Amino acid sequence: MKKVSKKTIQRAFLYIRTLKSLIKKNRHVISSKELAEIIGTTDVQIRKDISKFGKVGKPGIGYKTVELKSTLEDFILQEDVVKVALFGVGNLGTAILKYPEFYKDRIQIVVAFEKDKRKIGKEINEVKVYSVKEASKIMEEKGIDIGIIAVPKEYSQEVADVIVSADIKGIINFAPASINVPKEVRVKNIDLSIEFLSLYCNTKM
Amino acid sequence: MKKVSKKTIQRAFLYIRTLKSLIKKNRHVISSKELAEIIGTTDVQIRKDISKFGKVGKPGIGYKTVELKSTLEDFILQEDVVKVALFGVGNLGTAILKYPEFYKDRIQIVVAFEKDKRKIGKEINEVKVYSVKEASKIMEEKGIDIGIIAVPKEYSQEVADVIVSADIKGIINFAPASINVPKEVRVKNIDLSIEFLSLYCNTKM
DNA sequence: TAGATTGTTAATCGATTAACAATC
DNA sequence: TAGATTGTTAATCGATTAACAATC
Repeated sequence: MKKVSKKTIQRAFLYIRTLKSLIKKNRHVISSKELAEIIGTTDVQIRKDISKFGKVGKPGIGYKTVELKSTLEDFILQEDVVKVALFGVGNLGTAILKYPEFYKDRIQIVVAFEKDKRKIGKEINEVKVYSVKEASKIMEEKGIDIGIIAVPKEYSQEVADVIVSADIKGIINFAPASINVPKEVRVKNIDLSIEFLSLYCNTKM
Repeated sequence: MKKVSKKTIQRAFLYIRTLKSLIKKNRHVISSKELAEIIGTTDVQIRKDISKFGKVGKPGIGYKTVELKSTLEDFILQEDVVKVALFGVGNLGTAILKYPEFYKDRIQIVVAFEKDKRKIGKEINEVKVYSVKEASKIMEEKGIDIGIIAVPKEYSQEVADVIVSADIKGIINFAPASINVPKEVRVKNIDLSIEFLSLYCNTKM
């Protein structure tokens, strides 16, 4: 199997999403050129990316939307479900719990953890909220893959330590602060200030 | 002036954030090596990045934290404030309005827009909520730089069109759907499904 | 067949890493 | 001075783009 770069993988999800919406609109076939226009990239990049997953196109015709979608999905997800634990059930945490696309994409928020006793024991969108004190135990039991940090930044390192101790694969950090974790644990920082400023700077140049 | 790559700019924000926290802890000097360890990168990359902004380090000693921070900030932000308009005041929108770091980072959420009449006219964290019908006019008046889409995905394209019509520099899209905008307008898609899956896939490989 | 479009090889571009002289 | 660390040039690596034969 050819090795597939991180960037190609990221784009593959975008292709899948776009294909889903095309399928909904009853498009059966699409060329790399048209797909590129929709997504805002080039046809060559799309063909190059797709070629990593196999030869699924027909020269002169294009790609069957349904077939291409399953090829990409199969390669990337196989039959796995990504199990997620959420830390912090404030506005942001609640927004994440209600995010509508997870189920379809085989992402499952399995549990949520909170410090605030008034929230513990509740259920939001069918996800139960536990005390953060029970986190290590419950995460291990449920076989969590990824932890999300959606707590105030003062607690982000504390929570990161709990997550790491539970033999997790990755962390998505929404707190506007750097966290320290062993380098085997992959971290994705979604720091809104950084996202805004870098978008802004790029538009200025 | 040497041209500074997008990646360097993104990392510069991380450096700034880390320096801020070092300054708070009364660290006056830091070497590229130690900074690299904290952030999880290499000393060479940090030196290379910093060198784009000027010669601010002392061989054998390192960088003065305060000086380095201002050098980076000055280069990137100058005296500008980034003016933002928020579309959608649900859980996610509210979380964004309450995001604690914006003010410090010279990001200002100037207005919010909503469809739901019960929310229009309210004020959240000192930001006033207007009807989305008034968006074009108000955005132009206030000189908005960036629009944030935090509405359900069914409305994301609609809102994107409104934002584009107001001569904006960039869009940050939280809706789990692709939007179509002219290519002069930069878009940052923060699609949680994609973030999760790509993190997950990367941890598997 | 002629036109369209794929998949791949080669060329280019950009970013990271290695090596090292300069200097505190 | 000796050890540490910067800033830069050269080498490597990886990703994008160009070119084009194969094929529907």
